[in-house]
Amino acid sequence: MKKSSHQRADQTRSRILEAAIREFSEHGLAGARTVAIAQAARVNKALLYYYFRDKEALYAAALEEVAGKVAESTLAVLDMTCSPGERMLRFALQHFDRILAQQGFQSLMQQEMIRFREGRNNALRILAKKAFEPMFRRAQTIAEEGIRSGELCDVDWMQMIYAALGANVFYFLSAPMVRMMGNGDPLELAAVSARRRTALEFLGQSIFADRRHGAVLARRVLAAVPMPDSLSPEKKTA
Amino acid sequence: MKKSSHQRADQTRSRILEAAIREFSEHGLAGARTVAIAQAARVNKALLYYYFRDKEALYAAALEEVAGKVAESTLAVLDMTCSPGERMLRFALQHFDRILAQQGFQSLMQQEMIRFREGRNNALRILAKKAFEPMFRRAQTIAEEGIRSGELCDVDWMQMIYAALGANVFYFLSAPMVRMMGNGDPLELAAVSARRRTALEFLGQSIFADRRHGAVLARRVLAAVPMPDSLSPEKKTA
DNA sequence: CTTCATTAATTGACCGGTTAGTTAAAAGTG
DNA sequence: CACTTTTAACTAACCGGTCAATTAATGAAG
Repeated sequence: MKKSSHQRADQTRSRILEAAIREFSEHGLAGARTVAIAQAARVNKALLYYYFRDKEALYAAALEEVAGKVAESTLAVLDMTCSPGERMLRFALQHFDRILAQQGFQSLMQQEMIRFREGRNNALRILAKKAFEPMFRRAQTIAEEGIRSGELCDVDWMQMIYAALGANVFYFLSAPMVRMMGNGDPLELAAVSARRRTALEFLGQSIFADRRHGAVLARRVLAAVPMPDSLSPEKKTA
Repeated sequence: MKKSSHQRADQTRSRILEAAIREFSEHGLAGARTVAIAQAARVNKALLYYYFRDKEALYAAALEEVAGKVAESTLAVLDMTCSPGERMLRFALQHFDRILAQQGFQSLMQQEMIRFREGRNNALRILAKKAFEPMFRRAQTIAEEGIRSGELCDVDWMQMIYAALGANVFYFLSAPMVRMMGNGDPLELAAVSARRRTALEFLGQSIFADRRHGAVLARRVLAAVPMPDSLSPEKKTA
């Protein structure tokens, strides 16, 4: 903690965290096996308990790690210097790309949201404070700003966010189902790329007061932000 | 099976199934406890294994039960006799209402979609064949019909579905998070009612070629379909 | 209508395997 | 020395699943 001398420690710690994120995101809190995490981190099981109190603390730490990364990259986009409408589009696109690149993160968050219904005192609070609250607050002001300036449609700002992010979440959430229906694999590079474009163009059509302006902006943003090439970035170690 | 004599048996069976849906939807397959299911069904644990081979079979049966109900009610809406655009709006609205009324079902499905990433041979196939495939196929023809007739925007039909359903899913998925952020409870009657209206009006604005027409239609559908009064229908037995 | 055997539904007690978490000692490392 | 990591055994609890025994319904015979 104090000295930066023993970097080896921090390194293993983050290796454990990384493995934990993977394991938890694939199997859930209950389904995850501590031995599996230890093995994946190439570490003895006992070492998990050297760095973390128990399984749940490790889970919380994993969530916090995730939340931090998400908040950081998202806020960077939301604070860009361009019109509110364009920032909204970039926000949606970055959201899409993040889910694509880090499906484990997404899975973790969704599971935690579902888990919340249990009423348990859980780690959702961390995510809320550290990632979602500042993100939502910032997005709200942007949307309101855009509406006031007449660039965006005059609808509830929250609805814009739901529209922008909901389609993304739903696309990846339903992907396994859609694939099983035989209409091709929605996670294939070509399909993802097409969906990415379509989703953004649709958003341009739907949240802007002037549809033509929205379309132009969407095309510009798409040209400016290339899709992350790392498809299926979570290594398959099966 | 043959005779309708032993109704008591079927009754307990469905009581078990009901309890299983609840338990699985709240805790996932791994997190669910068979004793908890038995207790909730007011039944001895061994009886679960009298009716179902094992935990996983019970899980599959629960999924199938859910899938059946969903498919039935959804297809009824999709086969109504009105314009494609109106059917699309009614489809989205019914989707919203279903999630609202049966959040356990929704939770179960989402978990199963997440679980699918594990690669396990799981029960998602049941959901795909029994509920989603006919639903999507029907929705596709409706969307394409609407586009051809010029009533709907000329965008990818899949995108319309993502837009229509994604916002709903995301709203309820993010509800615990939003509540935690202190901006009021999104699951409160007033908030849900407002969201329901806003979401449908937004859809009217975004998927119709003529926004005015979409707005009129959305208002008409909203007036025709009252919100189910049963808010928080899953009893709290804590 | 009773009797009684047969079958279905239900139970309480129990078993064996799994898993989170512990311990203590030793060895590696800066 | 102080910190990190391994090893390997150990426990205590938990949990899915089984089984023999019990109770409730059914139906046929007297």
